[in-house]
Amino acid sequence: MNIKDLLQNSVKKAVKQLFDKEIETADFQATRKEFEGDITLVVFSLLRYVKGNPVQIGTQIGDFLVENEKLVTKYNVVKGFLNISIANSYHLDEFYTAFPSTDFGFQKAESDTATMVEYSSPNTNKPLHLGHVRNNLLGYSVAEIIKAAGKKVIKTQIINDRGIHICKSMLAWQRFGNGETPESTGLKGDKLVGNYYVKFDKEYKKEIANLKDNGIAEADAKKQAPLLLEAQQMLQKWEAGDEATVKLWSTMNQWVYDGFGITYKAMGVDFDALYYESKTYLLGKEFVSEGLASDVFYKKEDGSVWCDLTTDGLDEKIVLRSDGTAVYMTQDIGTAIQRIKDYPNVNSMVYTVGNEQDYHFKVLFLILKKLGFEWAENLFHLSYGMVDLPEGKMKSREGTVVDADDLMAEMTNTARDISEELGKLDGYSTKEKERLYKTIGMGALKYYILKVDPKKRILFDPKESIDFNGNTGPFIQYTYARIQSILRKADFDYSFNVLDSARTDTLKTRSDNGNVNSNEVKNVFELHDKEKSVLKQLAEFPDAIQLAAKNYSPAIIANYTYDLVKVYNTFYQTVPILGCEDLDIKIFRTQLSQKVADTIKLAFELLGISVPERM
RNA sequence: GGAGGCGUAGCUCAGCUGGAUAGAGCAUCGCCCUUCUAAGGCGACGGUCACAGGUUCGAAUCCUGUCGCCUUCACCA
Repeated sequence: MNIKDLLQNSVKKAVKQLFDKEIETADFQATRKEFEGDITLVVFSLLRYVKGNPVQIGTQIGDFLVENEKLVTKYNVVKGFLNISIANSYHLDEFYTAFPSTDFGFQKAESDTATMVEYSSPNTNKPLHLGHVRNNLLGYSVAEIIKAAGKKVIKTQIINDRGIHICKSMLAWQRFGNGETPESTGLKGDKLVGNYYVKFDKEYKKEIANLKDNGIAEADAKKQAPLLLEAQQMLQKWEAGDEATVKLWSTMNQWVYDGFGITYKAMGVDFDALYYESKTYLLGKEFVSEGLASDVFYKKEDGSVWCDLTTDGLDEKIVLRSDGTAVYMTQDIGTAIQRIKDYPNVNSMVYTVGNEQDYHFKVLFLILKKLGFEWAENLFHLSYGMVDLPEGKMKSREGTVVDADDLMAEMTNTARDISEELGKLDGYSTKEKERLYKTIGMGALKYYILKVDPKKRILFDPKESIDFNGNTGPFIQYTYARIQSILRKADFDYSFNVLDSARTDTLKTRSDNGNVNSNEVKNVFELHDKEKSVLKQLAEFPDAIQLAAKNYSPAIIANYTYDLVKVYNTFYQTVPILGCEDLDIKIFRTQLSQKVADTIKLAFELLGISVPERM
């Protein structure tokens, strides 16, 4: 049982007996390190129920706890804060009973209901860039966190595989491509297609310039440029199912999927279900008709269909064009409904999409509610801030993007440079080394992105490389590797509970202070301050997972792990572990180290980061 | 103009449902490898929590207003 819950009850009892008052909850917080104690009751918060001097009240409650709660050894009161010391036996007991499982803090899914987490959702006309990297890492990590918190998860994406932007790259390839393929050029498919998307824009701009030279106004030139007209025709042909167009479309899309596959693999993300816009927009149209029938939507004279959200404080929103074709909203309505049809156990959905689309999702969720879907109550837009460069926003068309593949390769290179300089990898084969460089490089990248609160904007300066020291992925990986080194060197059996009776003799001689009743709290042994801080930080892992799930925030896991590693490093630097003379303490410290390593590994799995045995 | 987000040390960020003297890392300057990996540890320096009011025993946190940056309000996605 959690220490807070335990004390919660005791404090309630105390207030009842001492002051004859019922309280709902007592406020606890971790004791600040400059005071003695493990956990602190904020007495101020009780003043609502009990009138009086907070110091006096605190003292009375403190006395009561020491007398009636076996785990409380002593207390002190500073202003309105009651600092409570908890018996070492409690910390140790928890260590041996609650922590041993290899999935400590993870909750098993108790029901079959699932959450669908959507992320990535790229357009199929250009390669993935740094913005997608943040999206993918966030979505993947949040999915893992929700799973760990005890709910089933289905990871998915919507692939934006149709529309004018796709036709642009198709047309440019047809026109200027000379039959190039990924095989013939050795280029990744998404890169090849992306090049033609850029090529289109270049040629299109040339045409506009020409038209302007011939005296046509810019706005008109943009609409009249032959390339654009041709792309629009191509879209119409595609929608009409023209065989050659559809064939080109599927060939080029396949190139892109193959390219994305490589990038996703390198990034370490995956999906359980894929949705394609080209397949769901029709269902969206169906429900627009239904919404029309049930008066959720209305039709204007020109035939376009709208949803009036002015009574909800929003604007009117178009859901179908006057020519009957679908808009973005149409397909999102269709996709959502399709997903619930396919997965009846899904009762909530998370959309990982940038914050520039906040309004879109507000409207989407509202429309789905108006259409009468119960699950529409449980939709969440995991909105994250943009990743900007020093010179501003990334623009694919203008080629000012940080390419995902390039970035990952660069991180690996940096890891290689640092590792080679340190030269600690004697005995590793080239293959093992390369694997390790990837682990470290990706660890640095992922941690760098995930440690910041999702809703905050990230400014990324390509010239200033991502750090490998301090609050970083490699710092935490390094601690893991050091612990593994200790465990490899530990040539004694550390698999048993040092508190077991077989060893009580040794332990008795080192029993804790006289406040503890040895009949009730046996097997007490003195804990070093640093050991205790590590134990306390370990015990908070389950709460961190729940909090991270509640807030959809991998940053909470990242920061938890950083704090854990910091207290462990202090411990590591302060006390000997393998060099410890007392066998019991040596065993305990080894076990404690192992548990820290296990927890780092679990926490990093939630972030999609792997840990190395050496580095 | 309407709506939303952000603003904490020179830089990058923590700060959970309001709680004690606002914390880390980087950078700068000192220490610590004949103990288990120095990608580490210890210390120093560094703050008007954008600003002004309000609520409260108590505000970086909640409310209101002002300023600054960003996003959005398309028959684009």
